[in-house]
Amino acid sequence: MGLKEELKLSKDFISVEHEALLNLYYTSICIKKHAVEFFRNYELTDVQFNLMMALKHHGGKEGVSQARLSEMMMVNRANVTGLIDRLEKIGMVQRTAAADRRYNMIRLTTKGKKLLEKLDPAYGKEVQKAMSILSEGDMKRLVTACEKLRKNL
Amino acid sequence: MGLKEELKLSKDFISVEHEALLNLYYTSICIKKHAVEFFRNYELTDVQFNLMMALKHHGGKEGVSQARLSEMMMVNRANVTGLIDRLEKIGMVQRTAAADRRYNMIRLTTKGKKLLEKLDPAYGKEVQKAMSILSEGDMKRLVTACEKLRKNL
DNA sequence: GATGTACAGTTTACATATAAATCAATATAG
DNA sequence: CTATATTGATTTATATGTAAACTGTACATC
Repeated sequence: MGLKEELKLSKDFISVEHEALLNLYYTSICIKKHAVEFFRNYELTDVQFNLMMALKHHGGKEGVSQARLSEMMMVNRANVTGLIDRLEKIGMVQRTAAADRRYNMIRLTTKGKKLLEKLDPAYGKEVQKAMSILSEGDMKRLVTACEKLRKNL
Repeated sequence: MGLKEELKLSKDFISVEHEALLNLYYTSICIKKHAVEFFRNYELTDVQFNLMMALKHHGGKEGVSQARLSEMMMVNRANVTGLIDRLEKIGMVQRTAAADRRYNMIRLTTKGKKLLEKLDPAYGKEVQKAMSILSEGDMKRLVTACEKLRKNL
């Protein structure tokens, strides 16, 4: 079903450009909703999971500073504070003071690592399920188009 | 630049599927940021503009109910309340009681219509500028891919 | 005509996003 | 070495998103 019907739009799109833009935008909203739903089963939000994954793939022993996390996740610095607060409260991550005392180094706790271990396979399977409707060529063209767009903004 | 570098990811993506998914997701974040920036010049948010556009293309004389607006914009009913509150406060839309008094009919004010008149050409041009990096074929394939994905979720 | 059900909208509580102001620690210029 | 600038983190104010509970209205059915 085209976006026009889904959004109950009565007028035609202004242009192919506009149609493509809105499709991209609303598709990512759908994906986000789906992700929120998926992670609810594990009592996490999608954003919290993303942050934990960033820690897993980056953290090493020392952890990652909040500023770097905010870069990695395209999230505002101010927002990382609250995000870490909530994750700390449920015992998934911990703050540690660094040598430079301006920094907080953030690390996964054992509990956080265990949850990721459990989540990883299910997450991978869910991504496969969602995307498998596209051929490998489709996906590669999609990636290329997205990269072009980001460069152009 | 690939997403891997942009997000400073040290590990490879798990799969093409995952790479495509993340590209879609982060590209839409970039687009949203760009839109927020664009509309700031007119002292509107992107969401407020979307709502006003929905009214323009749908409103007619009677206006549109909040429930229908929430469908059109893929926004929660609860959220439309505050959105309309803020737009009403700055004089862009007005609430009118409908025959069925459960409904609020929402309409653009003259001020709102005038702003849209002014905004429309600039908006169209901005969309062109953002998307013109893609060929028409690229865009059509992008739309098809997005439609497939939404159907599959 | 009374009553139960459905529906529109609001309110509340919370998570996430922004910008801007502030604080504390470090780096650098003079 | 001190004054200033920069940087990481937090706080505050505001906008947007969710779910869930609640209010009020309309309608269907008995």
